[in-house]
Amino acid sequence: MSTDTRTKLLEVAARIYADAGYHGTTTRRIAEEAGLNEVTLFRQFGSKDALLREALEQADRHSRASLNAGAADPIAELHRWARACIHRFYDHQKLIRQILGDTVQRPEIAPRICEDPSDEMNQLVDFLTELERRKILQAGDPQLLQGAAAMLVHSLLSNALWRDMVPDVPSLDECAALFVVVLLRALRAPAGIPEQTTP
Amino acid sequence: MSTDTRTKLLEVAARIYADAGYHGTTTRRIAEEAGLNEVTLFRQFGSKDALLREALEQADRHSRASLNAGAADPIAELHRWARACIHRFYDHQKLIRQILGDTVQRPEIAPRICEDPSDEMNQLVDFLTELERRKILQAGDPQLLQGAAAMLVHSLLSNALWRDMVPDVPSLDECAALFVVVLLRALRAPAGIPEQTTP
DNA sequence: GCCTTTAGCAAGTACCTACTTGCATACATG
DNA sequence: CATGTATGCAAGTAGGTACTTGCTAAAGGC
Repeated sequence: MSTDTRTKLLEVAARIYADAGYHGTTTRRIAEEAGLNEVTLFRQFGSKDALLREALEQADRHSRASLNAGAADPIAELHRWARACIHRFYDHQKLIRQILGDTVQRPEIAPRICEDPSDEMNQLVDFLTELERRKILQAGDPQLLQGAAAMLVHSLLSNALWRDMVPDVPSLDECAALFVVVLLRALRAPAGIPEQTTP
Repeated sequence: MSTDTRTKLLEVAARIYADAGYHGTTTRRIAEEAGLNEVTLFRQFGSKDALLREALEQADRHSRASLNAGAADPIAELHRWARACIHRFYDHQKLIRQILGDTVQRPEIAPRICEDPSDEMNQLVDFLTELERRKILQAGDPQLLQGAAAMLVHSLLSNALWRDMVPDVPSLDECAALFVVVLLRALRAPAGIPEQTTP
C-alpha cells in the first residue's frame, strides 16, 4: 500500500521530470499518471520539491558497466565498456539534460548525478593504469593517461547529450568504437594487440 | 528609441534566461532590469516567447576564434584555439546548459546553439586535414582524424559545462593544453615539432 | 499647431499551480 | 465491533504569471 504508492509516485515523477522539466512536472500530472489522487502525493511527501528531490536521488540507481583489467582481452573489454557507457548516457540523456539545466539556478538538487562522469573517469583511469603497468599501454606520463581518460568520458557523454540535435552523427556504437581507437593511439597501444573487436 | 528599446530587452532577456531559465525569466523581471515598463515589452515583441526566441537567436552572435593552418607555428595555433574555445564555452556555460535542458521539451527553440559544436568541429577538421596534407600529422585514416577532432571539441565543451559541479578539476588552460597533447599523440605529430608552447 | 509614434502608469483579467480542508470509504488489526 | 491507517473526492485558497485595457505624456516630423 504505502510503499507501493511511494514507489509509484517516485518512478512517475522522475519520468515526467525527464520529459517535461521542473515546471512541466505538475503535481496534478504526477498524480494522474500514477493513477492516484493528488492529495496522496502531499500526504506521502509533504511537497512537490521533496518528492522530486527523492525521485532524482533514486533515478540514478542504474547499474554501471564493469571494467575489468583482468579480462582475457582488455582491449575488447574497453570497447565493450565504452559501448555500454554511451548507450547508458543516451538512455538517460533527457534526465541528464534537465538536471544540467536546472542546476544552473538550483545547484543543490541532485548532486548524485554529478558523480556520474567522475565515477566513470575513476573506473577508466584505474583500468588504464593497470594496462600501463602491464606494458600493454605506453603512455609514460600519468597526467597524459588521465587526460586521455577524461577525453574518452567527456566524448561519450557529450556525444550522447548532443546527438539528437546535430545532423549526420554516426551511430552510438560507431562513435564509441572510434573514440576508443583514438584513445589507444594516444596511449601507444602496441600494434600487435588488436585494436578493435567487432561486436 | 524603438531600436534601443528592443536591443535592451533582448540583451536583458538573454542574460536573465541564462541565470534563471525559462520560467525564471518573467516579463516583470525583464522589464525591471531593462528599466522599462512591462507593457513596452509586449508592444515590441507581442509575447514573452517571441522575445525569448529572438533573444536566444542573437545571443549566439559571439565571435569565434580563428584557426589558421597557415600560421607559422600550427601547433601553437591549435593550442591557442583550444584555449579560446574552452574559455568561450565556459563563459557561455549557463546559457548552453539552460538551452540543453529546455530543448528536451521545446526542440524548436534556439536551433542556432546546436551549430556551435558543429562549427568548431568543421573548423578543426579542416585545420587538421591541412596539417595531414603537409605531413605534420600522420593519422593516415580520415575517419580517425574526424574522431579525434570530435573528441577534442566534445572534451572542451563537456569540461566547460561540468567543471563547476565536479570537484578538483584542473584549470581551463591546463585542461585545454592536455587535451591538445592527447590529440596530437593520437594523430602522430612527429616528435620534432614542439607539442606545447606555454602561454 | 497638429498628428504620429513611443513609452509610462495603474488596474486589472484569465489562467495556472502547489497545496489545504472537510468529509467519506475501504481495509487491516486487536 | 472499534480503532487506526491509507486513500479518494470535491471544493476550494493563495500566490504567481503572461498579458490586456484605457488613459496620459513626451518627443519628433510635417
